[in-house]
Amino acid sequence: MELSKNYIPELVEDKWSRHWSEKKYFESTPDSRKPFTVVIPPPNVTGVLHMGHTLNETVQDILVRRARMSGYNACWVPGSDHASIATEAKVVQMLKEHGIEKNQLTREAFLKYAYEWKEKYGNIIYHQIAKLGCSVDWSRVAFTMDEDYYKAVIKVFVDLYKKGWIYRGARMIHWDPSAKTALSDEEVEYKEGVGKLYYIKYKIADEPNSEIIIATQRPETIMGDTAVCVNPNDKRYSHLKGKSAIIPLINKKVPIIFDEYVDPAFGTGALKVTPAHDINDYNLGLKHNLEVVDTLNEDGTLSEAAQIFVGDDRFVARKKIIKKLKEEGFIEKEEDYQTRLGYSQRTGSVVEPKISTQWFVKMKELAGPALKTVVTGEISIHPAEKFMATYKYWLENVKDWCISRQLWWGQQIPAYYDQSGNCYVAETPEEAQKLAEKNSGGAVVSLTRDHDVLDTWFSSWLWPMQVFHGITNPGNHELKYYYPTSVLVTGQDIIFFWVSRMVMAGMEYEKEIPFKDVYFTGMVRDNQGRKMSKTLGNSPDLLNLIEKYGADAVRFGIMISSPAGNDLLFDEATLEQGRNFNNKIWNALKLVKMWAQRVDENANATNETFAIEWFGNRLNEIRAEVDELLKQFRLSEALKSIYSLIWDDFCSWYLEWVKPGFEQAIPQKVYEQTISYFTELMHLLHPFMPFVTEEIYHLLAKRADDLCVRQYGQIAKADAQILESGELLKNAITTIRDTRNKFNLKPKEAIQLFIQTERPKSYQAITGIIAKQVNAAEVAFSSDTPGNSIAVVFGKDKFYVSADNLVDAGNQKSELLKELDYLKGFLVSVEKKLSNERFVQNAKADVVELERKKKADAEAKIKVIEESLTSL
RNA sequence: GGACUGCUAGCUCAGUUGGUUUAGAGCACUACUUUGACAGAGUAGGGGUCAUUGGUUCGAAUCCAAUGCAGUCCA
Repeated sequence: MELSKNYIPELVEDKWSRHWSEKKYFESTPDSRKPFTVVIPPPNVTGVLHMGHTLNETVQDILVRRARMSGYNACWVPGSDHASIATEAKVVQMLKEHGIEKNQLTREAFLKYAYEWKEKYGNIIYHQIAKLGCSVDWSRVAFTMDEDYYKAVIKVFVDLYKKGWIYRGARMIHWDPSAKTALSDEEVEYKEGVGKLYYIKYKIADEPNSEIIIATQRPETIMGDTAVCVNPNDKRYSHLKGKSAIIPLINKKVPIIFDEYVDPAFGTGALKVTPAHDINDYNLGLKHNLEVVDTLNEDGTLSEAAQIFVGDDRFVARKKIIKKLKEEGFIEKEEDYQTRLGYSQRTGSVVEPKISTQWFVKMKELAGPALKTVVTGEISIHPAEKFMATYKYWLENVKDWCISRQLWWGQQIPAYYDQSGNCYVAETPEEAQKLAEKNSGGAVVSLTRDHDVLDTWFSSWLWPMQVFHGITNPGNHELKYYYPTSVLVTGQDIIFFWVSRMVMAGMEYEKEIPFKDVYFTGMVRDNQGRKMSKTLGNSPDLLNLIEKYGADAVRFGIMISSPAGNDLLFDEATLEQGRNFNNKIWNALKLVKMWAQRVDENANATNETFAIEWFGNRLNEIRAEVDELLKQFRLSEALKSIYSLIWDDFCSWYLEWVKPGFEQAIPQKVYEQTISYFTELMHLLHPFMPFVTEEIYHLLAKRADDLCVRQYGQIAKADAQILESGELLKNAITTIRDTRNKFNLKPKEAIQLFIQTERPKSYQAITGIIAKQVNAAEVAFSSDTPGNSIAVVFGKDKFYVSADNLVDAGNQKSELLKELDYLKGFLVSVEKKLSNERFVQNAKADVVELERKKKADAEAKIKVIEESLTSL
């Protein structure tokens, strides 16, 4: 069979995807093996996968594939998240583009559009996951709005309500005026910005010539003022006791109150109190029994209560009010002010504090057990030092969770109200009806269901349980087998939203942690360190990248530059490196396959014996290293080790050492051993680059099985002696090649090599390979100094290189002097240490011994160089 | 404002409880090499006062303190 010049991923990837799928390798059912369970962090159905997802999915696939090849029953559950606010916003936008307004539709009609949207984008996401080579169990795909999942969410709501952990009440919440819904504290992002502080004059009632000046950033809220407050210790204002101030423009009289809450140093020391639009003012209002005037509509425009500029957007109204205040002489001055504004995480709008009746979850009870799991180490966070503190801080200071959203896309809150406003919470309308009738003494009651839906995170916090139907079918055998899951891989940005809440839900409903390890990946940024975003246009399209470089190369590129927990600077150059790596492996395959026709059963291995022995040990050494690194979730380093093992040790050294001469035979044993090593390399690399490895596995030999399910064997201990000889061999070759380079010896010019050494045994097994690798016609041991040769110092040994056309342009001497210089400097530093009495006394014996050895070695080398110099 | 993390070669990072030849890797760079695996390559090479300053110690990239810079989270 003819192999193409370069590796072509598109001829390979779909073929193996199909084959794996036909064989159902990734479908899991409980059996006697130990489970290795991973649930995918469900991507939002709002769009397509970005590079952050790519990193996450790749990490999960590496762990899952590795586990599957290590005797575990691996189960990776895929799925997606309905993403309430974000998706509803997208669907509303899409409808608008088609000339349809949401409020023209019934709830049912709107949900039909939303489910269509979900079908479309959910499928794009699933297609991307498949293209990336993720070994997920498609028979288990789950969605947070699936019928059964919906039931689970409702069930949990009712249960927590019955336990008294869910309550309904009017509270100050964050309001998103563009999505027209409440948000939880976590959904608000604060950003710094420069605002203006306006100093506004309020007249004092009944004292025409007197006024008080307040400073505010939000002049458009003055109509909601219900008091002016000053500090009781502030002498500037003590004469205003019992007086009232008059709000400009609307001429409303409000009391002047006194409270130590006010900071006399800020602004003018006088504060306008707007209980409806500021959390601190709200608390102040409660204390002083103030009226609450809500001057904003739910869409952020001014309400009737504002009296003026009714219907104008808050930002438009602000401009108009400032203009009017100025015209009428109410503004004393304005100044720039460094401030922070809250933005909705999903829509980007500036959020408004607003008093609103919403549903909340009491968090204190749930947080306790969740905190304990991490403190006691039951759950391990990686990298721990970075995220433990964040996790703990949040749980220790957790506030109640606002879970109701004024939206349609989501699980509708199972609360029903009768005409008198009584509330009945039940899993079905029928049950609610029964409750209501019981309450009314049997009279017929007509109920309306709460219009609102639940926060998306109130559904996804059940994910690790409910993908196995653990809530709707408690204690079922799949849940028992797969739960707790093995590892959760996710972004650090959702540690509060999702990770900690899953722990709470798991501890509440299973009395068990949802996962043993949490691995946080960093954020993917562009190569200039900027966040990826649509507006910057620096977020590449995953499918394009796969088309251009192949899925394996994409996986390689993103993993090789991904230190655990650190942000990753994405650069297409690393994908190129991945593609080149594919190609390197491919070409190694071509080389080995070329030998197939030249196998000779009768030939004996000579030089190759050492090569085979060495590479076997090197392979074991790296296998053990990779094992250790993966245990610590150091995936990037593990990949680097394998990369170097294949490119450097296997291709650059081993294959060159066993390569037969032009048109010469290769001993059968050498050929077979090489195929076997190549197979093991593909085995080791497979979790990282599944397609190319599976392809080559099958091209190397006729197989009855597939690589993706081949099991790893025991790792034999590597022989340190042989590894050391391998290093000696590599160094000897490099040293002599370097010499050839420096003396301009052409590769085709053969040399004679003489080795002067006190340990000829160390060289015995490797002289044949040295000769081959440095094009030496002869390698001999000699205690004499051969004429017309270059002396090269190699440790305590000396190499003499001689050749026919040797021209020494003074190189040799300067090379030796350079070397001598270094060694003398080194010797001085060692001697300094050893002549320090306190060092000799205090340091550990083996450390001192080592220094002595360094000294002896350096002295011996210096002697060798000096001898060479005198003989020049 | 509070807290956390980081600062090592041009770039991205390793460097384990302080001592393994006066600091390592990958990429990038430089020179040489173009008809049998691979130029998407090979061979070799150059490149760092370990952010700064003090301290502890026989010994500090490593421990401590202060400063500077960058980033993240929280108010």
